[in-house]
Amino acid sequence: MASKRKDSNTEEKILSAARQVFIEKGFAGARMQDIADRAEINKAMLHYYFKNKEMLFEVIFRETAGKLFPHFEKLMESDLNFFDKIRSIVSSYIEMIIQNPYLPLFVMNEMNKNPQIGLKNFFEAQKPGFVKKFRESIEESVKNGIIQPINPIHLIMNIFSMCAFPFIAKPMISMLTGIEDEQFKNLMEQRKVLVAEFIIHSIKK
Amino acid sequence: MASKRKDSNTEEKILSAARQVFIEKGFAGARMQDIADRAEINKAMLHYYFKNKEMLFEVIFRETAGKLFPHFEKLMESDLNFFDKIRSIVSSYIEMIIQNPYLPLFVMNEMNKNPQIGLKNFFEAQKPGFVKKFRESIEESVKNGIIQPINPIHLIMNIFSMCAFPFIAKPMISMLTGIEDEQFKNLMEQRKVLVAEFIIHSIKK
DNA sequence: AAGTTTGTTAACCAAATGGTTAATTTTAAT
DNA sequence: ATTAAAATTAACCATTTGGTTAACAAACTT
Repeated sequence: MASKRKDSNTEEKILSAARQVFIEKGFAGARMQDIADRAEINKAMLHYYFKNKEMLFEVIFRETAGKLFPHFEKLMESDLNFFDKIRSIVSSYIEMIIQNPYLPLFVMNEMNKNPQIGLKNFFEAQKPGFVKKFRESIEESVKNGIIQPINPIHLIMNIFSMCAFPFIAKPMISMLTGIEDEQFKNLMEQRKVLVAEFIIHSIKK
Repeated sequence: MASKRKDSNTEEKILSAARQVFIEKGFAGARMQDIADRAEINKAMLHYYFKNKEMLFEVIFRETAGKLFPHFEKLMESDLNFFDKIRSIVSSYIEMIIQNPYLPLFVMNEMNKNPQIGLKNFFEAQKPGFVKKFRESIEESVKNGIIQPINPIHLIMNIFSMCAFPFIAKPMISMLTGIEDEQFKNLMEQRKVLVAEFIIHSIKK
């Protein structure tokens, strides 16, 4: 019989429960008792493993925000042509959000409510250099005459907007169009190629 | 000297304070005492004018969500050509969000946390018919060979994504690029025409 | 002017909430 | 087997929070 410690693995259970509750309710709406209940442990254990609500939240936020820009830096450095880079980014980014549908809203919302959390838990640790690389790649493609002149910031905004926003707006979309979960997932699956081609068609010379 | 009642206009002060607090903190993070303090009135007055936190919130939510799709229905019925309709929608929509930068995140977030609030306070009252009109207009333009074939839902998603998402992601953008308030506002001003042309260029035959 | 309604306040209340304590059990070390 | 360290629990605590009450003040009605 496995030891109680390793068997129960309390810390994992807490993190799993905290992930659920924080992402579902947000920091302000999350209740420590709720987390304890879902982890099936005593509330005091939360404070035993993590000092307080803030600390527990920061672990979850950091882990979640860390998924936000996965391997883009490497991808931008790859020898794919510019259009294939866009195809690859769009497709993998939408797939990532399909796997974590609440991620964009959670991160954006908490960063708006408390911008410090971003600086503390995101900037220092894995300050993503992909924006610079992305920028350079766009500027180069403009110079080489592959794409129309465009401010890289706007192009980057456009790409991530079309990938992430539909997930943030899902309840609104569902309300306005009657689209339900299954159909929504199909649409998002379509967007993996659709958005990329939409962008490429718009900037191609 | 004006009467105390009309002079003080407590209800307006409450609504103004509630607007601030709810939009800043969200429903879960908002505190009734905070609203009372900002309105410079006794907390009991909140319950005198509005039954409870939920009721007060619903007034604010309804009023806020009401700004979300302003005059699009009329605009879609106008005799502008399809491309000018898109230019007009994008421009006026971004301008609306510049005037109410927290509106998209507030509405989307609260609808995610509690989808019922949308049905109760949005759907019934001003169920926007503009989606249907928009759809028809797109389908017509496709048939007339003005634009490339495209699923209207995706095009609508693309348009609103590029308009609204940058405001939702502002803290993230600011963190990744160092862009501050003034420069951000300039970028959004540019997007009024930029996004429209980006879309048109992408769907034009 | 008297009485009724409306508006406002201070004090209060019960429940919820984040957090702590002290005792107990389990596990690991000797 | 003994002991020290780590994990867990029940009970408790102080503060916050949404909400109420009862008394009072101002404003209309007649």
